[in-house]
Order: sequence, then structure tokens, then C-alpha cells
Amino acid sequence: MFKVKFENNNAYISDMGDFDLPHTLDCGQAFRWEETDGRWHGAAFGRYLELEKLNDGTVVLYGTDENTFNTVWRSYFDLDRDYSEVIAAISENETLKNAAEYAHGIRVLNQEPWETLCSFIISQNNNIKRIKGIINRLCENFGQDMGGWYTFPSAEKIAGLSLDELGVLRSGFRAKYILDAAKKVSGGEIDLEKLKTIPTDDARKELMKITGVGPKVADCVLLFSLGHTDAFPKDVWIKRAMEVLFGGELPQAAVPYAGIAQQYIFFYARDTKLSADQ
DNA sequence: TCCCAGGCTCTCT
DNA sequence: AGAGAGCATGGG
Repeated sequence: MFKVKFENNNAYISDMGDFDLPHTLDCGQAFRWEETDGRWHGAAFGRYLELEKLNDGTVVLYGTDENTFNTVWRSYFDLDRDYSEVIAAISENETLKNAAEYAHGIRVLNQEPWETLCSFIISQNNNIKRIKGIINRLCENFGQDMGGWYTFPSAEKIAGLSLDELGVLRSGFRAKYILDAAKKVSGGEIDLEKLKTIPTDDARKELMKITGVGPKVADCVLLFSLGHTDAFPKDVWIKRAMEVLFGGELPQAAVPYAGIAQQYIFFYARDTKLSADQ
């Protein structure tokens, strides 16, 4: 269990085990975090945050009081999960053990459902650099100007736009998918909050009612924002890694923690440019 | 220039 | 149900 103290309007978190900021914030699960001189800055749940890891391992959340910590960032950074237990369990498999060491300190974020849905619709058949660019334009054009940063625009806001207006995003064929998602979410046809409380398979079916949401995008939303850690997004990297490393099947040891293991495998595969002919 | 990117839809079989 | 083309745009 982590410890936290509040001083000078900052939150100081310690004893949370291995928490690696670049691995967690730049591993492709979230797209709005940037690093400047060792300090990360970004926004989530309508709040701006700067954070940094000190030499003694303490993670500082700047400008964070106790209430904000407990209602926003504690859950966002998944601080109540004991990752050492997960790693101990999956390390039964030698390859998974190596992947978890290589990708050490990744925590699976609990992000805002609408932002996550919209972001991973944009991610399809796309590269991370351009995904970030499109999301930046989405926030700058349609989010709320908070003075130096922008909120992620609501589904209601996007639903009120035309395809033509979404052209500024330069998101290509994905624009019509974003619009369909915004309409179904803002209109109540899909209740994202409710999807947290129903079985993973049922929630996946609901998400796939949106045009442009298939199994992979749905599983990213389930894993990164709806608390379904058994979801296992299969993108090109994972498919490649599964063949090369495991002969196509996820090892039994990882099944109960599939989503978390997926993050380790994804990081390892992408960072080592794992290819099918290795 | 060409290939590819945290895929999905549509069509054809 | 399974295979394959097409999709917008830009990075490497």
C-alpha cells in the first residue's frame, strides 16, 4: 500500500512499488502526456497536472490537494493495485517475466471513458505521433480553453459538429467514426459508465455498436477506462509478439491479468521492434 | 518513392 | 465464417 503526504499544495507519493513515469505515460495507453526536463505534464478529468519522480523514488503531483488526489489521481494512476502480486503471478512464465522486467513500472491507467473511446477510434491504422497530433487539434479546436491548456471536448460538443467542421482534425476516414461515437454516447444509446458494471463480453458488444469500433478498439476502452483488466487488445504488435514469443496462445499464468500482461508484452515488442522473422 | 501505422467496413465467396 | 481490397493522412 502506498503512502501519501500533502505539503505546499503538492502530493508526495511513496512506497507504491515500481512506478515508472515514462513507461506509464508514454507507452501508448494515453496520448496527452509530455515530458519537459524530467517533469511530465498533461490533463485528465478536466484537470491539468505536472508530476515528477524524485531521486528517492517519491512521485510528486504538483498542485494537488488531498481531495483531488483521492477523487481523481488515486484511481487514474491505479494506485490501489499491488503490481508486485501481478508480476509474481505472471513470472511463472519466463518470457512474461522478462517482458515485465523490460517494461518495469508500467501502471494501467484508469482514464475517462469518452476520451479513451475517442482516442482509440483515432488510433486505428495510425501511428502514435499522428494520433497525438489529431488529439491535440481535437482539444485545441473543440475543448475548453483553460489558459495554457485545453480540456478534452465532451461527446455532446462533438455530436453537435458536422463532418465538415471535423475536417480541421485531418483525421481522415476516422472523422465519421468519431461523430457516430459522439452521437451514440451523448444521446444515451451507449451508457459508458454502466459498462463498468456489466461483464466484459457484454460491454464489448455494446461498444462495437459504434461504427468504427471493432474488437481491438473496444478492448482498449474496456482496459484503459472501464476497469475490465481481463480485456486483451490485439493490435499488430501483440499479434506479432504472440506468434513469436508464445506460439499464438497467451500463457495460462497471464490469463487472470491479461490486460496488464498485454501492456508489458506490447511495450517489449514495440520497443525492441520485434518482428515476425526473429 | 514506397511501406506502414495500437483496424474497421464492406464485399465477395 | 473467412479472405481481401480500400480507406485518409503523414512518419520513417
